[in-house]
Amino acid sequence: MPSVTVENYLKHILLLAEDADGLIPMGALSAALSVVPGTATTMVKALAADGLVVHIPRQGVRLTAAGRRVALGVLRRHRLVETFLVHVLKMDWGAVNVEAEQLEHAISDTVLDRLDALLGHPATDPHGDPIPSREGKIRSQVYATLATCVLDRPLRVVRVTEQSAEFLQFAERHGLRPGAVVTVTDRNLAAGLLSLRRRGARPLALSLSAAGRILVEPAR
Amino acid sequence: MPSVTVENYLKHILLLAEDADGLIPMGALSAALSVVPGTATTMVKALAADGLVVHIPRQGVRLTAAGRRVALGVLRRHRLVETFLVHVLKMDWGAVNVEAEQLEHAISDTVLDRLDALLGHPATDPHGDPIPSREGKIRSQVYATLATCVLDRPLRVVRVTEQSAEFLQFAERHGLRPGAVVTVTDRNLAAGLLSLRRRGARPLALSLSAAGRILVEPAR
DNA sequence: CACGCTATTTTGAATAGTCAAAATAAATTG
DNA sequence: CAATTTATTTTGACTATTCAAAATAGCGTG
Repeated sequence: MPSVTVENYLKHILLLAEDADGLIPMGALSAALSVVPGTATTMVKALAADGLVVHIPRQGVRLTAAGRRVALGVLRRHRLVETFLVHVLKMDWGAVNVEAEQLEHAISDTVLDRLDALLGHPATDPHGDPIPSREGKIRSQVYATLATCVLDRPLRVVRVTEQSAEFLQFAERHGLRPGAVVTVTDRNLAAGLLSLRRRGARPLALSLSAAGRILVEPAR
Repeated sequence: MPSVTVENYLKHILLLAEDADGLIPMGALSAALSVVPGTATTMVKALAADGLVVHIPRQGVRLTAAGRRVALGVLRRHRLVETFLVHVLKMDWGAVNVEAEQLEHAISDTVLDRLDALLGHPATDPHGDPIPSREGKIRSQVYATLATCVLDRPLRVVRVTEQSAEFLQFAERHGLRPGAVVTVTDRNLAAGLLSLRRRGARPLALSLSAAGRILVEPAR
């Protein structure tokens, strides 16, 4: 069985590969894991020796098929636990990441299957992040973000790719959760700002970097 | 925060102190934790340095107030998780110990409080083991067991103090779970056997050692 | 193309937890 | 009560993971 540490390394490599694909540089990985770069190098070499990643020195890491399988398992546990915490225990959107971070390493396949059934086999977690299937398949559709979408068209939020509690609370407060319908009325690249409106709410300004974390699709 | 290892040492010291109180010998502790005796000695000395236990060399350990507080917290998490697994996820009586063993170290106070509320603040887990309160109080009533109780009187099972899956499945199959009413019709000390009957079930023979793990009170 | 900046790797050392096996203390027993 | 058995402790060594700091490789710029 992979240790908690190994699971975390693999999970973060998978997550980092989601946006910037190709090789993950050690700096990015060590930052994601809050360890010094040297530690990441050491660990990655061990993972490579176990056939879980490929390490190209001075360039970066990527998962092997075996490593990806493990990482998807961790991600599935993480996201199902989050869904449980929000939908069954009625916990706060923003608080559940931290909790799931612990529980994802402690939950067995048996318990996970029961949980999955209890939740009705959800396809995404409360942030809209896709939940890998038991077989390790994950929906990886490319969506527009509020930072890249067309203006003046109604859009449905499908996913909020951000895990910080502050941001999620902010999003929650302004109704920016999966399912919400919004329209971007204006985008100012120079200022790094955009304006959006939502039925029954006052217009809202958002930074481009924040907007880039909110994935949308055309609403109808 | 105490490590998983520390939590396990403290929990097992608490559990061992429940039956045989006084000092827990290192042999008993190391066996409970599946480590060699030398390891237990080393670890116990570290726990003593942290003020969590008192270690009297060549005699044994016991918890300090601080250690007991930690141990009761772990036990509370363990038993609430078990209750959740049985009552919400409908898992098997016998399977839940193993699962809870992992989850007890990964669940935060926040999640635990929600879980506790969801379950209706239960006083005992599915085996009848008392759940420590948030403040660290635990009901410690002394009950008779099937091995020590009066004959030919109706008795209500209140607790099954055994964690092995095999035993619990056996008990389950014969209806020996908390709440069940049984009568001991005969006890043969020499043979180490007793006979009991239960309404609507055929008479059952039980070893004295097994019977000693089933706590009862007079029914009505 | 040499210089310096930045990212990465190496090296040496620390911590937590473990085991195997030798040393010691306590208890039992003839 | 000396001898043996049994439980416990000590010692030395190993694994996994981490950090600090020194060494190195690649890069871009003048």
